[in-house]
Amino acid sequence: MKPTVHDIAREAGVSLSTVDRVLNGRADVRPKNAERVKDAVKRLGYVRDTNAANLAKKRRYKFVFVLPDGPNHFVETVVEAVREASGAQVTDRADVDVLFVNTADPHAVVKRLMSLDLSQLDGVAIMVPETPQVRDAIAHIKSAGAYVVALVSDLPNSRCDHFVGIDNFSAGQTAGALLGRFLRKERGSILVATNSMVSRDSIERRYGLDKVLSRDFPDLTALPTIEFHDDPDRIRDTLERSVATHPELKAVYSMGSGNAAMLDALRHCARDRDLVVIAHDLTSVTRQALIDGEMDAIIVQNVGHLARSALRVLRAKCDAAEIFEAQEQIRIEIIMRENLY
Amino acid sequence: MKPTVHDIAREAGVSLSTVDRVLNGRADVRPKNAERVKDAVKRLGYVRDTNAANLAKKRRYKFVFVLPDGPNHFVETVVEAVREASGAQVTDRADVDVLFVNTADPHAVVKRLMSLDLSQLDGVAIMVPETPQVRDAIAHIKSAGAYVVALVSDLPNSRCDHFVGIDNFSAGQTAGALLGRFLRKERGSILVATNSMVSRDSIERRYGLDKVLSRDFPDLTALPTIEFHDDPDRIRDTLERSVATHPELKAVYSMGSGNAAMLDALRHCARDRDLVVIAHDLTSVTRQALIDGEMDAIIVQNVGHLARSALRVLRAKCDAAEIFEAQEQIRIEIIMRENLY
DNA sequence: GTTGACGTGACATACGTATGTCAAATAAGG
DNA sequence: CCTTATTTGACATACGTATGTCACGTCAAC
Repeated sequence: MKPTVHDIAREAGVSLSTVDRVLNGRADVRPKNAERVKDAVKRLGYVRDTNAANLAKKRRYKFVFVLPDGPNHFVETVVEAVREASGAQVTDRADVDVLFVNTADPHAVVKRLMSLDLSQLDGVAIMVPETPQVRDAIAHIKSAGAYVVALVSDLPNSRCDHFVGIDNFSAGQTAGALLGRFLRKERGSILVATNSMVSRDSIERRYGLDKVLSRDFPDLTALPTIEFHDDPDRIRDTLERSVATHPELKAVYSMGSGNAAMLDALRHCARDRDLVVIAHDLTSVTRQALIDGEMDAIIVQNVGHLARSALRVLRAKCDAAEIFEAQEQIRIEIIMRENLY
Repeated sequence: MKPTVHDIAREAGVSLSTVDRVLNGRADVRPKNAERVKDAVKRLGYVRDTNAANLAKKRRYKFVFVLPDGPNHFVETVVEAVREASGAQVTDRADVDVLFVNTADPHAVVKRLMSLDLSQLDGVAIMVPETPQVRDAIAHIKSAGAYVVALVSDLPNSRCDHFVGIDNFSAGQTAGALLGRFLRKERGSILVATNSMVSRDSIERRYGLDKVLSRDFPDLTALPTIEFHDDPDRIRDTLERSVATHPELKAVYSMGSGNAAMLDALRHCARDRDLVVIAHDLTSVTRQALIDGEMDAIIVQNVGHLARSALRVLRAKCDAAEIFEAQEQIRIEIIMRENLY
């Protein structure tokens, strides 16, 4: 039988009320009695039954996800995963809202964050680029007692309670290792593309890539990063030029979004080149590209895991419970056609 | 506010007792009233608060894991994962035991299974090869009302409630695809090894391998499977002979356990051959081999996920709750040195 | 009209925890 | 030692559900 507060009271020789005062950090307890209670807790190995406590408190958790708006396949999969996780028993007693912000406009992001009703908010999962204003807004949210986790992109200067996502430096290294092994014994160059190198994710991935290539695969050269800036024409033009001017091109590594347009461009200008293509994130586009053999591998952070992990972490924080690190570790997955899910 | 049984009673115009009788499938309810209650449940969207119910019932779950004994690095990681998951909040209100059986002795396995105290057992996770006797033992356990999940190896003829593990055919395909891509444009053969082809896992993996190689990589030939049977000398001898007689050998694919001895053998007889080496399962041995560059990639089913999933599924079964499929899907992961965790 | 059997409702108690009220015990200050 | 402030304990109620008891209907069969 697991010990209850009653057992603690008996063991410590105090009343239930006192035990409650100690356990919930209320005032008016003599140090000596507090010690006795804490001792009893340790001796009996008492752990609070969170479910019973929540029942008594009529506790409900209010969580908000703040995600980028605009057309982005990856974000769409995240949204879907959040919705799915919110519906499942993962979120017993939790209400989950999803808000969208225009991440290109830091002012709008902050406005959104500052407009949250802090009086009944328990936690926020944020997926936006870090700016000084965002950092301040997070401090504001935290000062109101809500917990904040960074989602997908870390916010290292914002004193978040947790980061839910992958290490993008390792992800870049993984991409490099895959490219190196797929191009075993070959010599040539790799086209590296992303939407924008402003995002820290792309920067970190690029670092990882370069590190692995220079250390383990000196015969492969990564070309300077091409930035698309969400412009299909630009994608097409740049890609075409690169392919034409680099006859030694052996592979393409797409570090960010814009895969649909990039694949489209590749179909036009590199049909006959037998390039190895590696990208990030499992979306309808990349999934189809894998199936069709237009991509060789993609590097994935499981969005279902992301969503569930963010919710679990927020709950654990609210309950002042331990985080089960092994479960919350988001893994860098490598997906090919054969292990597609 | 979420509706409670009280709301249902009011809405249906019956008493609490009647609602309880309907909800818990007890007798003595007129069909008309039962209908009214069910209608009310639907109209108000009532869902039972499992936590409150468990509290009232003083419900505790008793689960048992039945795992292979003997020295096996992979099983050791599974055991550790089960222990870790049992300690964490994953298993609120659950007692988890781990039993070991000698899987080589079907009789002993069955004896173990039949000796379980069925009167207070809610579920079993089983990782043993399927035999007719095992099938009968499982039927016996199920007839006592406990739930059974197959772990790692499916038991397709045993009418288990769930299978927690990867599709080994796809895993074999994944191995094939990796080998094919790592040996792009090369021609040669692949040494395939396992401890024993008796286990269905190895058979399925081999099928998957062959399928992918013949379809996508016709320049690569997989040699007949070598079986080690836990004999280090045999490993060394067989491997040495194969390496010597196959100058065109380009890769080694280890489908099962025995990686330590195999690596040892490779170190002696294939130091200079620059072979691509792929194996299964993340253990201390394969981890170190990745780090040292002795293996190129390993195919992994995350054991933490396995353990937690088995426990969640068993609980869901006990509570007659829905299983959140997306969460319980064990993924085939590809791990290289760069995305090692 | 009586006897059952069956269906039903009112009520009570319990699970482990939280929280409130209020009187009593204790300690500190003079 | 008395007064006052602080600390404590006894008790009650609640959360949503499960489960038990018991009496009151209703209806059919005798």
